[in-house]
Amino acid sequence: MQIEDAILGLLKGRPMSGYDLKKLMVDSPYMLWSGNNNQVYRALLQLDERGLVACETVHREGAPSRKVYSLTPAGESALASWLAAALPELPELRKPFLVQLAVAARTDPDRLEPLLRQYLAEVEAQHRMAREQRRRLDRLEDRDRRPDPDRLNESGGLSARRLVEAAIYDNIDRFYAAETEWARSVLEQERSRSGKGRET
Amino acid sequence: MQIEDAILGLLKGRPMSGYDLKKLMVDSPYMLWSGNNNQVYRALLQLDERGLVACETVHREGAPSRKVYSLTPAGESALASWLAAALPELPELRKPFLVQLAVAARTDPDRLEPLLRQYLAEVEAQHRMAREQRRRLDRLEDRDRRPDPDRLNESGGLSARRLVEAAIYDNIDRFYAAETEWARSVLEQERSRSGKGRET
DNA sequence: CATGCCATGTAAGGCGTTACATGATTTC
DNA sequence: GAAATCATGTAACGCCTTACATGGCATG
Repeated sequence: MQIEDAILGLLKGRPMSGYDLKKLMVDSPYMLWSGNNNQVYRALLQLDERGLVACETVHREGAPSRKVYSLTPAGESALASWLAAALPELPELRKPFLVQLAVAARTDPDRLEPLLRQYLAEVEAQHRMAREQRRRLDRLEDRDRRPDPDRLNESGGLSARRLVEAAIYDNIDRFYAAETEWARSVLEQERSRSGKGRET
Repeated sequence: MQIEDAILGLLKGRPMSGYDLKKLMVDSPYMLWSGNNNQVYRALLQLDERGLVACETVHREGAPSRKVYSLTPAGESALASWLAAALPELPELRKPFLVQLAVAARTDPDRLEPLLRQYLAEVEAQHRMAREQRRRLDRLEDRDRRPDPDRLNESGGLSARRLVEAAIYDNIDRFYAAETEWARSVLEQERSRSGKGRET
């Protein structure tokens, strides 16, 4: 998956400026891209050159002008064919903390417990932040479209978009929950280990 | 955390060649670095220039020569001070699949179910591979040091290294387990959603 | 006989990051 | 009055990846 594909997907059905795209990328914790200017604006220029997006400059008084990008028909079909061909990509598992733990175990086992406690605290803090952000976004969306035409579809079932939105948040939540439980369990083991070591 | 820190940690107590370090990095799924030649060999040269590692070339007959690197006293103290100062680093959460799901929900909801099924299958396959690799490594280590002087320390408790080693595998295992459960639950929800949609 | 492993490196190119630049408006 | 937000971009630098290069040994 390239950043261009993601941008096409984000643009589907809702034209946006580069600034908006950038914000989306910065705010979502699971994106592959940090969402810095250089990435986003260059990708948009390139998509424009390839004719997959169209750019309309909107001048506003008392506010900077915006370049609003939207999908062209070519962009729509590029998106569709990417989606049809795309295989699901596996998550990237990058956990520097595991390296830190391994090094600490070899060189200074006394640091294990404080390291684990700090890690646990930080993961829990991140978890809380993710939950708060979700609540904030939910409130925002409820304000934007009420009564919500999207929450229930015509047949009375949940819409696909709502389901996937909830699924994404659920995924992140489970990730932090698993990490928290793991850290707790390792901390307990380490406490009983070093405790026993001192007793005997 | 830089690759240099990780190399110092890996070298602690067991001198190795660049090739060995590279293999370790390639094999461990949670490292931040892919472990390609360019990274490892350049980092070793740089550590050598800074005087943190020493290099001894070992010539062997009927096999290529190896450059075995080990920590110098300066390297030992650099490692210790890094470890003392280091704050635990949070895992990176990069899940392109969540983007794919979101795009699919907006453009082609019928693709959700097959995407989810493929993803589930791939995650389960990765999970099995990780478990197998763990079993393989365990067998290797049991062969190398038997009776194991490291599994139990002098006071009869588990050593810190053993504990952390098990903890690392446990972390990876929990990660895949959480991802599997999540995928299963979303797949079920999507099935009942699209099923209901067709019934009514 | 070919493929793969061991073992060391180099070269080229792309991608990503941080920082800089500008300028108006809103908020504390 | 300072700082953050909106909004667009550019420049420099570094890291990371892929590929190339070499060469002997082992395995099928």
